[in-house]
Amino acid sequence: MAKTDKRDEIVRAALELIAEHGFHGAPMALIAEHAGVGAGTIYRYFENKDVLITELYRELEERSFPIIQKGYSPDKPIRERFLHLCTALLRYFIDNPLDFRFLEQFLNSPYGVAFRRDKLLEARGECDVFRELFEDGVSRQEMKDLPLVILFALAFGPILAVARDHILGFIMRDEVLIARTIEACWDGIRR
Amino acid sequence: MAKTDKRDEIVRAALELIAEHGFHGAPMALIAEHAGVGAGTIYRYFENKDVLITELYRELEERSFPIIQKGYSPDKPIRERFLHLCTALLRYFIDNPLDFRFLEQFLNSPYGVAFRRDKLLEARGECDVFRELFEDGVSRQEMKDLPLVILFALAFGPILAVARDHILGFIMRDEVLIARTIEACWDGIRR
Amino acid sequence: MAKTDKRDEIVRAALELIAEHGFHGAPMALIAEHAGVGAGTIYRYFENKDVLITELYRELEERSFPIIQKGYSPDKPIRERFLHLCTALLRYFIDNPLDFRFLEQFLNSPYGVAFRRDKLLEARGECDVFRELFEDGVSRQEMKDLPLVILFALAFGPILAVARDHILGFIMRDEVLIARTIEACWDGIRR
Amino acid sequence: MAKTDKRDEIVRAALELIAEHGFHGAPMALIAEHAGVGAGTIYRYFENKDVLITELYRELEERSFPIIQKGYSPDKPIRERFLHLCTALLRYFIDNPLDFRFLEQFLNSPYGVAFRRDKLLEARGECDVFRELFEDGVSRQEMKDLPLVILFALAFGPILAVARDHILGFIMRDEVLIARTIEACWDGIRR
DNA sequence: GATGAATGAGCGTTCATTCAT
DNA sequence: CATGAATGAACGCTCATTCAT
Repeated sequence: MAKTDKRDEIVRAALELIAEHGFHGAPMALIAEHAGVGAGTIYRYFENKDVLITELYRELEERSFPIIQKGYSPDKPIRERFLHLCTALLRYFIDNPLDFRFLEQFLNSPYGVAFRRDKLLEARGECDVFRELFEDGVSRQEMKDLPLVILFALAFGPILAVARDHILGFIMRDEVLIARTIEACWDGIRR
Repeated sequence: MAKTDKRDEIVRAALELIAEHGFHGAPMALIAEHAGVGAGTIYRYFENKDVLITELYRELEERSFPIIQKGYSPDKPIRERFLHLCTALLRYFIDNPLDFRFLEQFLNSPYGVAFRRDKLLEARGECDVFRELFEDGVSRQEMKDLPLVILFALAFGPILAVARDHILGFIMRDEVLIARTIEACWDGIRR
Repeated sequence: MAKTDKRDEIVRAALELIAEHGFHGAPMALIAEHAGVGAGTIYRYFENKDVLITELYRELEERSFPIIQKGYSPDKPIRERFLHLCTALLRYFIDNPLDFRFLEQFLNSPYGVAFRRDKLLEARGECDVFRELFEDGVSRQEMKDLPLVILFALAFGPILAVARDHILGFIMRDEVLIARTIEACWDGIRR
Repeated sequence: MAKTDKRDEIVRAALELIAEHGFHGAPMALIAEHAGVGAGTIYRYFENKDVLITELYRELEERSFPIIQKGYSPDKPIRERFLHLCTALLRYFIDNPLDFRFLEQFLNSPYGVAFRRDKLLEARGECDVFRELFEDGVSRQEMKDLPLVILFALAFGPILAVARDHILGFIMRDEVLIARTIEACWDGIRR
């Protein structure tokens, strides 16, 4: 097993366990076991549990951004850009429920708050493209003239909620429904 | 101290500690201390910690329903009813951050999932009035013809997100902003 | 078992294990076992291992001072006072090897250094009576005019060494030998 | 790097870390790092940590003996020989605090006891010259007629104590004080 | 021979729960 | 009824030692 393999196995096991059972339900010993490594091995790759979790989040971001932004062009009309990005986001969540559940756990934990604060203030990471889109939308008067955080809430709130409902089995994956949901989000945001 | 007082103190202390420090930051011994009772006493009123937390949620629901539904009449137009309920809900969250933060913790934990499942299937609790409203809205063709869960997501998703942003200090309380936010939610839902 | 009994058992077990096997050889679980209590119980009485050890030292001091100073009078001649105190000290160490070995471990650890520093500077605790004696001795020109730390070294150095030799079985307890040893210490210190 | 160099680097690093941070503060991995070798390499030269430490002690002895005995002649008068050796010993400790601190750690640990036992019984190592001196002193009736261990205690007890006080910063290096201290030791031992 | 990644037993500590008082 | 001292399983983490490369 190559060096990278072990690290990846640890990250994968952590994602799985945290997504399924929460931070509580993912003790280091269990993560190690699921990763097929010794308990101490995790600490060769991650200073402590917090670092492992934060790093896991970072990798998730890195992995998901390209997928979500694939085929996106900032030159198209606002509406089209919005539908493109949000549909991709929702699809990603539905198709990667582990990623989504971890993300939720993370963002609803002390870890996550600092991240969200940074993102809003420093405008970096994934939000960049969304922020740009929303700022464009507002300045071109195609979106409501509301603070960015509110627009984010109007767009992402429903998406996250729907993704959660999928994972819980309340809805089945359905491309038409996804499209209609995102269009409804657009209705909430557009002027 | 009357029997009921002790129980109430325990529930109050649990709410406070869980809201502020999460489930981790609220050991039974600390809850007991904050409640001014012995550690063992909690177990006279609640079988175990899970039951305490679940019960706490139930009481929160009970306490908040009347507040949210105050002045609500099912005879008014759909739009008005929607704005009324959702505004009340958002206001309640903003004005009772402890309740909201506990709720978030709860719904984002294994505890919460079973509850949400029950609610959707059995149609009881707070959702009744919302469910009625949304079913009315759909059947009168004033709301989009989407599954109930999607409509819920379009309404509550942004509200929860905005409430969170308030608590994190990203937005200040502002009646006009609240009103505009809820109207935006309506735009997302209405036909 | 009364509340105090448990605490005492823990202290006793800690003393025994640390004296015999050093700080390393006295894990909390083993101390608990030897004390006949659960592992967690220790933490009801002592915040952590450091506190347990420091407290153990404090109790040792408290217990030994009266024994060592029994029959001591600051009104007698310097020489007699010196012989009295030092003989009592050496006897105490020989008769309480556990106490002595713990003391050695303690004073040769990070814990101990702070204590010794305090004692030298603040002049409190057992050293008070020794310090007084030595200061008297110097000012009355019956002891050599050397810094206090040096006089302490000349008196306690051999005593500790002899006590250690007893415990290691290099010498057998022998009142005459004890007396002659302490007199030799006096020869080193007296003018 | 020659084979011997590696070994020496390991021993040096171990001395440094143990002297400064105790046995606890000197994990094998850190010793390896400070020595500039791989962690496993240590085990090519020393069977395990205990052996490394014991060996380190042995080398320390070997290194210090010639320094302490430099200029020493068994033909000079007892008193002069005593002052010579003991002054050299104290100076060595003061000037080589790392060596002294390791020595203390060592002698106050399970490792040390066996060594001291061996020394007294087998009469080898550094003690030879001291033992010879003391046996001479006793037989020539210039020293008190006390068991060897007691005479050792009277001589080395204060020296070790004073060395410790230097390292802890309680006394500053001072040739006159050193001389007077050693003379006081002599007073304790001489007839 | 030299390495350093991997190991897992063992550490100090926490906390939900019990039960004698 | 109420208590809070007692428990011990489980946690996150360290480190002496091994062994494939």
